[in-house]
Amino acid sequence: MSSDLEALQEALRDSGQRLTPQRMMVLSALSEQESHVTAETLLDLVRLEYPYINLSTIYRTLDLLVELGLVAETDLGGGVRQFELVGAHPHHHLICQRCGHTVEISDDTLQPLRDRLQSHYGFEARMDHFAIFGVCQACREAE
Amino acid sequence: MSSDLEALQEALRDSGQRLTPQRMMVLSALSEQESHVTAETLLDLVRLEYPYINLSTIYRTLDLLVELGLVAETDLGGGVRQFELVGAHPHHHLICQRCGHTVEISDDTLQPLRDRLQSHYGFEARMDHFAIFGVCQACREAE
DNA sequence: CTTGCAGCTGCGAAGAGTTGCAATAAAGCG
DNA sequence: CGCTTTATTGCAACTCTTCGCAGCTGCAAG
Repeated sequence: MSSDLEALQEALRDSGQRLTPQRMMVLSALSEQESHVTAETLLDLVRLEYPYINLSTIYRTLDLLVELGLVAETDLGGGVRQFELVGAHPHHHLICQRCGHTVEISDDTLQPLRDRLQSHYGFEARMDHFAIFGVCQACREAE
Repeated sequence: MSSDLEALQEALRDSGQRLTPQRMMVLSALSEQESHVTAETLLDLVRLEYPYINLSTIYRTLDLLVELGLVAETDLGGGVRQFELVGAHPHHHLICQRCGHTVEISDDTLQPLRDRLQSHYGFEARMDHFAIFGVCQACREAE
């Protein structure tokens, strides 16, 4: 886990960005999370260690990490963005608009679409963490 | 065009919603737009006719129309949501994160993915108006 | 045509995220 | 090490969107 963290820090430096204590703390907090976190949650986590950190720093750090492809950002509905390290386990979510139930699907599911966008449009799609809304089987049957 | 508008109004009533003057004005303004609009733009358009309308009414009407599947909502980047009647011409966007250029792609492109989600997960995906971020060919070649 | 009331609307205020700016500090260099 | 440059931080103000509430109104039933 700590080697993960070091790899992340190195990725930051390699891209010509500064490795500040604030960024280290954000990265560290992110790497300790099992699942998605909001910016607000990260703020609380980092403040345990360093109470002076500002929310806008969290957001700017997250934006940077998203831009570097280290972090995926998704709106899973409800108007609050969720952040997550891209890391070892790329996946996406199906979200039922009726019951709110979410299902995780593997990244492979999107590969054909990626291929098609690449071959038809020369577009390299970066779909790190998609939220696909719709209606699940159970809700359709319950009509 | 006006028959379009009437169909929309009927769709609203059929779903058990009230047809208020505010909603009629929002629908009418939407149906006159060629392309995406923001909530703020709609506010301005409707205010030409009825200066007292409130922005939150616009948002609530849009939410309702999205829920009924009459309007597609998309964040094309830049933090401002765009709204558009789903109507006759379903499409999606590829957005380059480097140059900001956007390309419209046809809805058919997503059909294989829809089919797959349906057969594998029993999930009926509602992808009305997707924004897919990535890097376009020109920007990749310019490296 | 009137009435009742669920469901709208407008308003003000709160939440979520962004931006501009002056002060600070990371990293490279002598 | 200390200096310099330039990216980053913290702050406060701002934008976009949502929410709670009190009063109003579409519409279906009498």
